[in-house]
Amino acid sequence: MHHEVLDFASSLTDVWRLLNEKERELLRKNAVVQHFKKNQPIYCEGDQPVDLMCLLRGKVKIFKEGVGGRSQIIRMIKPIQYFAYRAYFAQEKYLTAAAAFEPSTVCLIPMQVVMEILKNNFSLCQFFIKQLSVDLGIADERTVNLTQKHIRGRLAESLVFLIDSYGLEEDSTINIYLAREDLANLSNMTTSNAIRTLSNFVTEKVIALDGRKIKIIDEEKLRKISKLG
Amino acid sequence: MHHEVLDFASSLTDVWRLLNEKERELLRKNAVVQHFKKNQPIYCEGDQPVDLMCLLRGKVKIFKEGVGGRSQIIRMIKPIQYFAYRAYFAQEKYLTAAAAFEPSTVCLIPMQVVMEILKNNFSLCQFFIKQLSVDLGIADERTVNLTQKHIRGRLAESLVFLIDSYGLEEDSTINIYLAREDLANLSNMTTSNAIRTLSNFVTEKVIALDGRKIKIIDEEKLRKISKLG
DNA sequence: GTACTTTTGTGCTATATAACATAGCTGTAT
DNA sequence: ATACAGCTATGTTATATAGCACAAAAGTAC
Repeated sequence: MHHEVLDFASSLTDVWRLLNEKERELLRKNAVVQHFKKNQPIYCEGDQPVDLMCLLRGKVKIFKEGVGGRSQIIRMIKPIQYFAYRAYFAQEKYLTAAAAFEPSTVCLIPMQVVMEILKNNFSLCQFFIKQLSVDLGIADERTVNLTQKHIRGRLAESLVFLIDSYGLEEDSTINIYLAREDLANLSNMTTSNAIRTLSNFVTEKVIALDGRKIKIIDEEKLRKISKLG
Repeated sequence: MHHEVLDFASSLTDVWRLLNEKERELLRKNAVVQHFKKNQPIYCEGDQPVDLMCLLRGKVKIFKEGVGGRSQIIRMIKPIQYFAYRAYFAQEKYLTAAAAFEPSTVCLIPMQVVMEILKNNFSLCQFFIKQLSVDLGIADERTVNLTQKHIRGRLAESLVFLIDSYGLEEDSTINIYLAREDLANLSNMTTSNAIRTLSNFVTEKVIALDGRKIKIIDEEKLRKISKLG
């Protein structure tokens, strides 16, 4: 079972292509696959980072508890995406927490093993440098967007982000079902305001709602609202 | 002159220690030193990144223009700190802009040359991986702080940040003189509110003001205000 | 099926912060 | 010295958003 999943991953992820057979074998030997139930924590703020993680199946949120118990979703992970490595590289404890949004499968690889491979594999170094650089750019953008845009802009932006990350089904519903509260935590607003603003979008025929299903009616308008704040 | 400055840098920066003599020579041959006047732009949002920059003297702000013309200071650079490399590594254009806060000297090294060295120097790879990881952590913290803390907490946090970055003189004044507007842009608030909150801090005997000189009277209390939001 | 908890929805109120207006202050150039 | 530009300071008003209360709906357990 363990190896099946990893072989599945290997056909998809770019990382696998950067390794030689010996390195791959080292990973296979040390990788562990773990399943997480819906809402189960994967790691917590303050934990010592040990493993590089790769999400094989499901959806994961990276979040931070703020001052007033309010939590802020920092980023979301989709399958065949690596995460949880920042803290180890920075030689810090985790500053964020991670939890499964839906039943998820994660592959864990000891960071020590990763470091061992990194030493002699510039391509893999490059992979992490690029990944970190992209994420830092996203974080910078996000800082400005979350602080300067108004509620409508922030919610629209979150919806656009979800579309871009998880895609739309044939009937134009976003391929992830979030509680209103999570949507609020993603957009830096209260749950009430997320609900209110969503129903405004329904009135304006930008989206349609059916429980947690969000159907995109006018994507262009949504992107416009997101952009103009 | 050019070489003097670089040698000065070499005695201080950790990067230099990671290089062998050949690599150092390569840098020396390709590095250019450039001076910037107060408030002069160093690079702009949308520019194509070309050089790795190292601040040798002065102070630099990295900022982003938000939706309403309001600008947000993302981070500040102090001497012997490297910057401007994120966009190149991410293969993007600059998402931020940089400007000299005070007369500054910057050393520019073509990223192409840096990449050439990186290929065979794992220590330098590690340096960038760590730097990016630390910065990403700071950005994540910042996102939550700027969105969830109240004005007093945000301003106190900025002051603490300035103390930690630039230090205090013997008489406890912060070693950087910012316009109220810059302090506001650092703390995500309007200039009026930065002024108001500053004078509240004076009333509460947390700081004392003399023009742009900020004297720290009660650092503990300041850190407490910053922490509690 | 009934009870119970959680989530969603809506109206009202409170409040933090932006926006605006205006005046005093500081430094600089002539 | 005078004029001018930019920064600092402060009071007032407007407004976006949080907070709270409560009801309806949906999901869950027994």
